Order: sequence, then C-alpha cells, then structure tokens
Amino acid sequence: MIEDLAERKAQARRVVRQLKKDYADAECALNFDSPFQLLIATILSAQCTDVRVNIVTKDLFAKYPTAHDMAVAPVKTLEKMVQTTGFFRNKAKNIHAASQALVDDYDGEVPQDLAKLVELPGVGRKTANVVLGTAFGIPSGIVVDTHVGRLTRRLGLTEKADAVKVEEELMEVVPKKEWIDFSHRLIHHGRAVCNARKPKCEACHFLKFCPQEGVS
DNA sequence: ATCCCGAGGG
DNA sequence: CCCTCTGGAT
Repeated sequence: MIEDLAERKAQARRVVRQLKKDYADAECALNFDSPFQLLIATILSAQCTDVRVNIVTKDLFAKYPTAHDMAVAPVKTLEKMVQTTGFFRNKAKNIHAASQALVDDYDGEVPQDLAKLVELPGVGRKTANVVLGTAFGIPSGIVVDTHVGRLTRRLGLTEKADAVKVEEELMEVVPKKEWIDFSHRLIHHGRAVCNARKPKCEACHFLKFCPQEGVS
C-alpha cells in the first residue's frame, strides 16, 4: 500500500515513464471528424468496445454529421442505429437531447468548458474530460474510466473506488502536462495487458514496480 | 458468468 | 452508497 503523498508521486513518475516507453503514440481509438462527433462517440462508448462504437458511428455520422442534423433525427431511428452499443434507449435519448441542447444554447457548437459539458444530457465528468482533452487539447481533468480506475488501483496510485475521488488523487500526483496522454496510455495498457479478467502479468513491463505482483 | 473508455436517479 | 439501463465479446 502506498499512502504517503511523496511515495505516490514517485510511483506516478515510474508509471508515466513506463507508459511513455510502451505507448508513445497514444491516441483516441474512437473515430470522429469534429468535437461534436467525439462527444457523441464517447456517450455511446459506455459499457461498449470502441470497435463497436466505430461500426455504429460510421453510419450514424454519415446520416447525422452535426448537432443540427442529430437534433431533428427521430429518436426511434437513433435507437435502431445505436442498438448494438447497449443501453440504446438511454443513449438515443441522450444524444438527441444533447444535440438539441447544443443547438439551443451554443449554436450547435461544443462548449470548451467542463461545467457546461456536464450539464448536457448523458455527459458526465468522464465524457467531458475526453472531449476537452482529445478534441480541444485542454487538460481540465483526468479521464477515469473503468480501465484507469482499475489500473491506478492495482499500481497503488489510489485506493478509492469512486471515479471522482480517483481523479482527485491522480491530479495530485500526475503532472498536468501529462494528464491527457496518461489516460489514453493507461487505457491501451488496460486493454492489451492489464485487463480486468486475466491480466498478463508475466508480459507486463510495469510488474517491477507493481504492488500487486500478480493479481488473482 | 463476467466484463466493456458511464450516467442518472434513488 | 446503491440500483438500473443493455447488447456484445470472451
């Protein structure tokens, strides 16, 4: 257990250094042509692989490329188009309502502001941080999804379960200039090596400073 | 059976 | 804090 702040900072430096070594070219795996499309793709990515999101958004963005287009789309049509991403009724309702809100309040543009983004239907801190970081290059927070939460806990950077608390603790120990790439790289590592079910500890370059030394 | 780049509501 | 929404992948 790493409890001391200085100790967690030291651990964070090791993690950041190894992430840069292993995942130098971190990039968002979601396909998009605009901040609006990234926002929609990120809403759809809940409990769903990015590969499937990209399959769905290919047709979705061809038909409704902008907030103005999606705001006037029939919700039933949206439900059918996003059906295979799961939670499809909520997601269809949210992407429709969020598009309408963007048209009403921001002339169809995506605001570059965390508080305004989080007010949009279906947009929480995770989605807002993805859009601000990846579409606008603004490190307004650290994206904490299921991968980032799991890996930072395994690596001893936090012991919190709540995503907001995890983000707070990470922001204490990870330099701000690293925030955007930090999450992308952890997510890549979480998918490729340190996955939830059967982590490949024998192939993991982080093992030498991982407190788990093999999770069950 | 269990997890996937969550959010909203109770 | 908990629960619900949901299909796909393994």
